[in-house]
Amino acid sequence: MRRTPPQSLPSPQLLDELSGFFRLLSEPARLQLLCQLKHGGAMDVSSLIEATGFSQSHISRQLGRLQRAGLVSCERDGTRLIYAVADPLVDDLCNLVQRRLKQRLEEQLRQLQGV
Amino acid sequence: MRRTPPQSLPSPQLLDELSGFFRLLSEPARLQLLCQLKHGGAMDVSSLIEATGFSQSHISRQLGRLQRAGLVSCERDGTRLIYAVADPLVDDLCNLVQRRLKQRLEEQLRQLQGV
DNA sequence: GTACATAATGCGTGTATCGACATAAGCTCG
DNA sequence: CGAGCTTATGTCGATACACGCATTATGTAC
Repeated sequence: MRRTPPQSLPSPQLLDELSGFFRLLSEPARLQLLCQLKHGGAMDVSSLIEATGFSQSHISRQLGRLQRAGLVSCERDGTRLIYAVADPLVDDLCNLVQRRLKQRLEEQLRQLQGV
Repeated sequence: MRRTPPQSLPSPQLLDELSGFFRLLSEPARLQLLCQLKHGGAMDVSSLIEATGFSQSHISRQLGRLQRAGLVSCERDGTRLIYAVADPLVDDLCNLVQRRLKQRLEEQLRQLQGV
């Protein structure tokens, strides 16, 4: 029963792809957009502008990156574009990390309180 | 059976913490260090220098960040410090993302081949 | 204590990217 | 087709950070 089974090292390309994906989530603005979309189900850009306070150009660029990565999708409704979360993976990742952050804080709290 | 259950929006602080965590993984160098440590079990800094080709100062700084985040731990062996992965979460996250990357590529391949 | 090894930090340069403003491009509907 | 809306893109200043070199700090062993 080994804790770290033998594993080949990832290639530079894979490292780049993995880190590139994580980089998408490394920006509060993008994460906020994703959370807004998850919360609102599907929203048009003007709603996202209002909800986040960012400029239209900024939101458009970030949505473009998220869309190229397949994390959001959009469809047209008359004159506006409606964006929506296209992959549940982001939510899963955030939940995992959030749980870990919580555990860490609880542990620190326990240390401060002494047992 | 709702696909997106109602969920309150994360606070700015939580967004910062989440994105900060993902930012740790958004750099190929740090990801490479983590993979090396997972692969080698526990390594001292000079081994990491040799394995990655990065400068000592760079590796030291990145290990410091990873350690502050609790992702690696180190213990002293005589005159050198031995670092090791301290949290399996990174591996889980990478596996999830990697599987998704693979699925996406397979899908693109299917599109190109028609059916 | 001192010499020596190793790790951490100060500093500089280069690059990426955030975020806004202004402008162009694309769509829709009369 | 053209007016008018919405979205995408060119550009720019500001900021963050990667990465290396040189130096300092820290711990070990004699």
